Amino acid sequence: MKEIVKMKLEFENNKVIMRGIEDFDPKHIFDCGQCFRWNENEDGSFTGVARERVVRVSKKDGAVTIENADEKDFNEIWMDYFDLKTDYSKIKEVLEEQDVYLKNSVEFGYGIRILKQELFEIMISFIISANNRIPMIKKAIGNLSKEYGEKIGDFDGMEHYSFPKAEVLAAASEEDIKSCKTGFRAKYIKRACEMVASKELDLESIIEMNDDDARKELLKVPGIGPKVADCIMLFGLSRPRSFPVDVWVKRVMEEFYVEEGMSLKKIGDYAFDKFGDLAGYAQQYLFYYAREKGIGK
DNA sequence: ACCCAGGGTCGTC
DNA sequence: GACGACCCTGGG
Repeated sequence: MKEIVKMKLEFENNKVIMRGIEDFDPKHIFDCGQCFRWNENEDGSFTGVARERVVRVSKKDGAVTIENADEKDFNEIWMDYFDLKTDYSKIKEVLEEQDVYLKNSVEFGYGIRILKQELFEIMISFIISANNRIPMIKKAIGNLSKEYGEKIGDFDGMEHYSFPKAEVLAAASEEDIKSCKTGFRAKYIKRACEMVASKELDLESIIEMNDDDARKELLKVPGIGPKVADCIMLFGLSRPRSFPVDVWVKRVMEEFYVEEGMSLKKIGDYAFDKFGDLAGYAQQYLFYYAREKGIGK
C-alpha cells in the first residue's frame, strides 16, 4: 500500500498547495475522531497544532492548501503527518469490494486519512477520552497544552501551544491536572506521565515492538483499557490492523454485521477476521459514517 | 429542575 | 463476565 501519491506541489508565501490529490478532505480527516487539536473555522478551513507547528488546512476546487508551512516543513513534517505516502485509493478500492455497507461508508468519508500523531500525546488524549464527549476532550487537551505546553506562536488571532512533555506534566499535581477539566482521569494522567518520564514505560521501545507486545505494554498503564489501547495503536503507533471498538463502532457493527449484545472483544475479533490488514482503515470509515449519520441512536 | 449520556476503565462480586 | 461508580457539562 506504500506508494508516493501523484500530485502537483506548489510552494509560495509560506503556503503549500497540493493539486490533484483526491483522497484528502480536511473535514473528513479532522472529524473522523482521530484527533482533538484541529478546529473548524467559519470558512470551512481547519486550524490545528501538531509537531510544534500551527497551520491552517483548507480545500477548494480540488486543491488542498496548508498555510503557515514552507517546503522544508512540508517535506520534514506534513508529508509524514498526513500519511501522504500511503495510497488510499487502493485501500478504498479493496474495502469497497467488501460489501455495500463499507462501500457506502467509504463513499461518504472518501477523504479520510489516518494521521501519524505523536505517541505520548495520543496516549494522554485517549485516556481523557474515556466516558467523555469529544468537545470536552478537546477542551481538556487545550487546557493542558496552554498550562503545561510551550507557546508556539500567534496565528489566526490566537496563541497556540504545543502538547506538554511527559516530564512537565508528571511534575504537576493531580489537582492541577484535574483543574484542566480532566475529571476523574487526572490520577491516570499523572501516573501515565510518571511512567513515561521515568521510562518505566519506554515509548521508544514500544515503537519497535510487534502489535501484541506493544498492546500488552500499553495495557499496563492505568486508564488504558482495550479500547484506548487500540486507539493508541492505530493513531499513535501506526498499526493499521487495530480496530478500536467504541460505542459508535459497536452501533454500526450491530447495525450491519453482528448480533446485538456481542461482547466488544468479539466484535473486534470479527472485524479483524473480516477486514484483516485494513481493519483500522475500515474502522475509521465506519466510525465517521456512524457518527455523522447518528446510526443506532 | 432533574436526568442522562458521553470514543471506557476500574474495582468488586 | 456482569454491574455500578465516575468528573463534568450540554442538551432534553
